Amino acid sequence: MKKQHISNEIRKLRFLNDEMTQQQLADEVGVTRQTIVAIEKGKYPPTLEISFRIAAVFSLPLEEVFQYHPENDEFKKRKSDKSCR
Amino acid sequence: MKKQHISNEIRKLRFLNDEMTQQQLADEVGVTRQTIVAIEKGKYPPTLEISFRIAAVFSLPLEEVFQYHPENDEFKKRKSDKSCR
DNA sequence: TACAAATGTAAAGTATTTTTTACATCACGC
DNA sequence: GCGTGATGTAAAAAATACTTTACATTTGTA
Repeated sequence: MKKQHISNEIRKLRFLNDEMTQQQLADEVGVTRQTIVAIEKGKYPPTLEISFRIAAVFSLPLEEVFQYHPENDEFKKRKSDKSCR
Repeated sequence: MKKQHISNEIRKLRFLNDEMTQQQLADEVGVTRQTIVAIEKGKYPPTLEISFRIAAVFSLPLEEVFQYHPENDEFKKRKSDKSCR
């Protein structure tokens, strides 16, 4: 029932960033290592708050850490495509 | 115990976007109106997945819909400021 | 006035995220 | 070989996001 609509670069970024360990990242973000493991492996989508914190640790915009793939999302195709501004 | 680290432009965007109602947005996002109300008022931070869906409805990048304010976050000041690339 | 549509609030229940605890494996250096 | 640090996995408990239901308020309009 759950495809993967959100991918992330966390593991890659950890290594680019001084070989940071899961535990270090967890500490910086303020969560447990388990949470990092689960998010890193895409076990479940994190809270927006934690997502922002992770991106902040890497000094990157959120969307360079997490990517949304609407094509895998059951709520993909909007009938009306009104965009804003 | 909970400051507001994340603000959003949802209400503003609803009106800019064809005067979309909470219910309409909820339907497009695939959640209930209650969820939209709660997120709109910042009652709790949404899941990253729902955040991405909301941004998709407005055809905007996530960070133009949700803004992170680390200065209000207890996990604000990183001691080491290693940035990535 | 009366009715309908949009919004605000609240409370109880369900689902999901996060923590806590625990153990197993692998690689490294001593 | 032994110990230590990093990672993988798992399962139950705690916390929190989300739903469902319900009702009150406001605004517009017939």
